[in-house]
Amino acid sequence: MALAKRQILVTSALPYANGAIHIGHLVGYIQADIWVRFQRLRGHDVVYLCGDDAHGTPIMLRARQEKLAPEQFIARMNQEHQADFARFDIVFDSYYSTHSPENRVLCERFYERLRQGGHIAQRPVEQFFDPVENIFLPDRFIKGTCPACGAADQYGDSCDACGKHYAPTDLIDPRSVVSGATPRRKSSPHLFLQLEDFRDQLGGLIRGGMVDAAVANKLQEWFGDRLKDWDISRDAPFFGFPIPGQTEKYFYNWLDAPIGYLASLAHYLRAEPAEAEDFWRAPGRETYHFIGKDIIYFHALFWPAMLLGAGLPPPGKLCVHGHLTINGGKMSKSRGTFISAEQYARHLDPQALRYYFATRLTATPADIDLHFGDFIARVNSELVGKLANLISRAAGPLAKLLEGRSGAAAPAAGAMLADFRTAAPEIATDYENRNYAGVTRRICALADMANKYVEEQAPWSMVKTAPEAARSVWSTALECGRILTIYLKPILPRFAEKVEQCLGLGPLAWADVEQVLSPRRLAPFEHLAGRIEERKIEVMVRENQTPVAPAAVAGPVAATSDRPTSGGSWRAGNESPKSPLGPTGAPSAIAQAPVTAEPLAATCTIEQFNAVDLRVARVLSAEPVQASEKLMRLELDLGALGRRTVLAGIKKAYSAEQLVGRQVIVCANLAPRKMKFGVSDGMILAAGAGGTDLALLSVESNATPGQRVH
RNA sequence: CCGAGGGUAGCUCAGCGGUUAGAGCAGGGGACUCAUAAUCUCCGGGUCGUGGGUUCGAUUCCCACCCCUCGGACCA
Repeated sequence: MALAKRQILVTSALPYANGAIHIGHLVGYIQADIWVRFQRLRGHDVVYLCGDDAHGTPIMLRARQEKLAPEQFIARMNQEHQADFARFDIVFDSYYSTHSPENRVLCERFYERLRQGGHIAQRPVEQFFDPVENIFLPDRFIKGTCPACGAADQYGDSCDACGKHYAPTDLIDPRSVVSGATPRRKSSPHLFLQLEDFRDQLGGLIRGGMVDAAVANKLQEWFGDRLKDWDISRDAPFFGFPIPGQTEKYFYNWLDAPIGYLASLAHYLRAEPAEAEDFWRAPGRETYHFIGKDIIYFHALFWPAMLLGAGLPPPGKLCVHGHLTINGGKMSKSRGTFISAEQYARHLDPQALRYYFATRLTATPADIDLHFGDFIARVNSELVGKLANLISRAAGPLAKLLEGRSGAAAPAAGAMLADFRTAAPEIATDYENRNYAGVTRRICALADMANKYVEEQAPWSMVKTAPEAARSVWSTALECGRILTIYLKPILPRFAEKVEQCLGLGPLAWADVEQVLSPRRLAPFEHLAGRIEERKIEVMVRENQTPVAPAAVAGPVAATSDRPTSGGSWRAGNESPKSPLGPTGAPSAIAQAPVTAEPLAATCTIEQFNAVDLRVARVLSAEPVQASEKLMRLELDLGALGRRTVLAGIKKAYSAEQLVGRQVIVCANLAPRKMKFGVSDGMILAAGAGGTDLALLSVESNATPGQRVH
C-alpha cells in the first residue's frame, strides 16, 4: 500500500501526581494507546508522550503530610503511575514529569515570548493568606460562613447550602483549612495572560476542526463573553518553577502542565528543549491531544494561546473523551466502585478492560459506563466465546489430530475470506475516527461468519475420512483468526502476540491482511483470553468497600444539611440500591448488603440529648421548591408553638400529596437557617441515605402537634 | 433557572429521510461436540419519550412538552 507515512505526535493528559491512577483515568489512556497502536500498525511514525503533572499547592501539602520532600513524593507517584500504565499495556515513548529541567527551560521560553509579545499583564490580587503557614490559600483551602445565607463551614468559592457563588474574600469568619488560623487578606501582584489577545485565532481554531462539533458547542459557553485574563502566577511558597524577573513568584502548574508535553518530547528526543520545539513545528507534523472533557478549557483556550504567543503551531486536534461511570452511577467509595488500576489488575485481566472500553468508545465526549453485568457478558461471549475460541477451535484440533500442521485454506471459503479482507478499510476508518465501538462490532460480525463456517463444514466429522479436507477447513478458520488478530491488535496487543507466536509469524502489520497464511507447523497454542468470573468482581468490590466516614451521617433530613457528605452516602442514595452487577447480573451477596454500615456516633449524655427539642408536627402544606432539585417547602403546625416553615431535602422521595396531613418529627429548637429560597425554621427527621431513599419518621395518631418527643 | 447531550427490545447500546428497525446479553425450543460448557439454528420480544409540523414518505428533519445525565464558578 502506498500510504504516505504520517508523522504523528500523540499526548495523553498528564495525571496529577497526588493520587493513584483509577479505572476512570484509564478510559482516556486506553483510548489513546489503542489509537497509537493502530497508527503504528499502519506503518505511520508515532511519538506517544505523557508524564506526571507534578506541581502545585496540593502536592506540596500532601508531601509535607507524608513527611517527604515534594521531589521524593512525586518521584514515588511517578513510579506508581508508570507501573499502573504498564499493567494495562499502555506504553509511552516518554513518561516524564513537569518537574524537570527541560520543562523549566521551556516554561521560561514560553513566558519570555509571551511577555515580549505584550500578552502578559500585571496587577494586584487580594487573597487570603495563612499567617501561620505563610502561604496564600487557594479557595478550596478556606472555609467560613456564607455571606449570603449565613451557612457555616462553607468553602471559599461557593455555598453548598444556598448555591451562591462568591469570592473567598467575601466569607464571614474565614478559616484556613491547613492551619485553622484566621487568614488575613493580603494583596500581591499577579501575572496574567491576556487571552482576549488571541480571541480571533482561537475562534478560528475552534471552528476550524481542532475540536469536534459537540466540544466546540460547549466552548461557546466561555467564548461568548470576552475571554478573561488568566492568572498564571502563584505566590511562594509553592512547589513549581520561579518566574524569571519576579521575586517569590511561581508559574501556576496549569501553565507548566501542557508545556510538559514538550518537555516529555525533549526527554524522548534526548535533546535540548529548543529541538523539541523544532520537532513540534516540523512541517507535516500532526499533533493529537487526548484529554478528558473536564480539561477542555485548558487545552482549547489556554494552551493554544500559549503556543500561538510563543510562535509555535497550535494543536492539530483535541480528542475529548467522557468520564467513566460504573453501573450507571459515579464511582463511589461506599459502593466499592472506586477502583484503582492496581486493584483492578490484581483481580481481573487488564485486556478484558481494554476490550470492554473499546466496545463502548466512540469519538463523542459522552460518558461511558462500565456496567459489570454487561462487562462480563461482552467479554465472555465476544472476546472469549467468539474471538479466542475461533482460533482455539482451529489450532487445537490441528495440533491434536493433524500433526500440528496447517494447510492451505479451503478454496470454497474464498468468498468469506474476501469479506474478511474487504472489511479492512472500514475498520481502519473506524479506528482513525476513534469509533472503537464500530471496530469491535465489525470484528464480531466477521467472527460470527467464521464460526458459522466451521460449524457448517463440521471438520470433526470429515477428519475421520478426509483428513486433508478437515485440515483445510481448520486452516481457513486459522486464517480468519489471523486476520481478526490484526484488526484486534491495537486493542489486544498480548492476545495478538500469542497468536503470532502460535502461527510462527513475526509482528503482524495492517498490510498483512492481504497476505496468505502459508502451510506451517504450529507452535503450542496458548490460552488467549480468560473468562471473567463474577465472583472475582464481587471480591474486588467488597475489598474496596470502605466504611462510610462518621461525618457522613445521612439520617436526619435536615434543611440545613442538604448537601452531599464526604463519604458519598448521600449521593449513593440518589439511586435505589442495586446489585453491583446491575440488573442483568445474577443476584449476589452484595446486592443484599446494607447501603452503608454507619458507625455509631460517640456516646452522648442525657443532657446533650435533651438539648435537642424534638416535636410532633403536622404538615399543613407542602410545595416543591421550583428551582431546587431536592428542596420541599413545608408549612408545619406545631400546636401551641405555632406554625413553622421548614425547607427539607425530600423532594425526590415524597410528593406534596404524600406529605400534607401527615405527622412528622421536627427538631424545633434548631437555629433558623437562611437559605436561597427562604428561611428554614427547623428540620424534619428521616432515615435513609437521601435522594429517593428516605423514610420519614412519623408517630401514632394519638400524638398531638406540638408534643415533645422524649 | 440557563446551556449541552440523551430518551430505540427485559438490560447495555448501534442505526438515522425511504424496502419487513439492528447487535450483544437475557428468555424459550432445537442441532453439534473440533474448541476456553465454547459454537450453530429457530422463536418470542420494540406504538424508536409524548404531542404537533415539514414531506410522496420520519425512529431519522423542525417546534413544543415530559423525563434523565452533565455543565453553568475567578479552580482554571
